[in-house]
Amino acid sequence: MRLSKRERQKKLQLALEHEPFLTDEEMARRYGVSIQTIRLDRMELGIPELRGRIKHMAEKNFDHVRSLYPEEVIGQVTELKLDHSAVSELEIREEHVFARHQIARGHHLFAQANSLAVAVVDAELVLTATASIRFVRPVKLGEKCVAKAKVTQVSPSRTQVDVQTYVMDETVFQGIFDVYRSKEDQ
Amino acid sequence: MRLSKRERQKKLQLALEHEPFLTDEEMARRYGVSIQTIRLDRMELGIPELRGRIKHMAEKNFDHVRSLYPEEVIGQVTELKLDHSAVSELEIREEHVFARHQIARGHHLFAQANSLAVAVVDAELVLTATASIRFVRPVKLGEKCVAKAKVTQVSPSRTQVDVQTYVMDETVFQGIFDVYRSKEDQ
DNA sequence: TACTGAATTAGTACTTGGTACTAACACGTG
DNA sequence: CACGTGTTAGTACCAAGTACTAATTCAGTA
Repeated sequence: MRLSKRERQKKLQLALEHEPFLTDEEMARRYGVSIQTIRLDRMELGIPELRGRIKHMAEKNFDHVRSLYPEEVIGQVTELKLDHSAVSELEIREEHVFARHQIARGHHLFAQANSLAVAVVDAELVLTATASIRFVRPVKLGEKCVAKAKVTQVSPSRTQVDVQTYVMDETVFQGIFDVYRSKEDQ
Repeated sequence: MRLSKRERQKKLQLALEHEPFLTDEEMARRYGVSIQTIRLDRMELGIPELRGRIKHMAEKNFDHVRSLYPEEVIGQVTELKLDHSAVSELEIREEHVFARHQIARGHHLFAQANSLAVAVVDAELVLTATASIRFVRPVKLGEKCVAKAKVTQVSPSRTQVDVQTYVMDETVFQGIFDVYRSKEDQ
C-alpha cells in the first residue's frame, strides 16, 4: 500500500483546496491508485466533482465579491493609546472557522492579538520577536472577540505587550508578545 | 422570423455578460430557436461553451481570492505523515507584508505553522491549546518559507508539535504547539 | 412562379468528467 | 477458514457540449 487511506484522503483534501482544478484522473495518477478509489474518497469526504467545484467558485465570486483584504490590523480598533494600550473587536465569521465544527481557527485569534500588539507600539518598524500564547477556550461562529492589549515593559529596543481576548466577559485567549522596535522611535 | 439574426446574436451576447451560466438549451428556449442555431451564433461570436466560461471565471478569481479564503492549511502541503511529521511551503507575497518595509507580518508565519501543526494530527477535532513561538529573523517579500512540523509528544488528549520554518537553510521561525485532540481518534 | 443563397433545423458520432451501481479481487486478522 | 476493509474493474448513463453532414425553410429576386 503506497499510502494509508486516511493519509491519501487528507492529502487529497488539502491538494484540492490549493488546486481545485484537478480531475479525478490526475489525482489517481498522482497517488498511484485507480480512479474509482479517488471517487470513493471524494464521496467519503463529501467533495463534489470538478465541475461542481469550479461552478461553485465562479458563482461565489460572481454575485458577492467579498473584500476581506489585507488589513493593517485584523479586526476593528476601538481604542488606541500609543505605547500604552489598545482594544480591537473581531466578529468570527464563516471564513474564520473550521467548516466541520464552526470553531475559529487559532491563527485568526492570534492574528487579531498580534496585529494589535504591533499597532500599539509607536515606532517606524515594529516586529514580533517572540510570543507565548494560550487558547483558553474555543471560539464559535458569530462570537465577538474583544482583544485588549497593554504595554507592560519597555526597554531600548523591545516592548512587551500583553493581550487578553474576551467573548463577553470570558477570557478566550491570552498572549504575551515581545515586540522588537527600531530605534527611530519616531 | 421572430428576431433577425443580428438582433438575436446581440441579445445573446449581452445576456451572457449578465448571466454567464446559461446553457445553449436555455437560450434556445428563450429565443424560440433550435439549439444548433444558438451554437452557430456562439461560433460566429467567438463565445466559448458554458463550461469554458465558468472555468474562465473561476480561474480569474482564484488567484485573487486564494490567500484570503479559508484554506485548511495556509501554504501548500508537500509532505504529510499523520501523527508524525509534515512540511508546507508558503511564498511571501504582497498581501503578507507590511507595505512600508516589505516584511512579512508575524501572524502569517504563525498561521502557516499553526495550521500545519493542526493538520498533522490525525483526529476528528483538533484545536491549538497553547503555543510558544519565536520569530528568529524577519522574512521579506518573495521569500519562500518551508515549515517543518514534527510530533514530539503524544498523551491521551494532547499532542505536542514542534514547527521550524526555514528560508533556504536559515531558520526564521520556531514554534512549539500544544494541540488538543478529541478522543474520537479514529 | 421558380430559383437561389442565407438561415435554420435535424441528426449522428464523439468527447469530458463525471454519477450510480454491481461485481470481483487482495490481504490482513481473528 | 471466513470476514471485513480497501481497492479495482466494468457497465450503463448523464450533461453539455464539439464537429460534422444533410435536409429544410424562408426571403427576395430574376
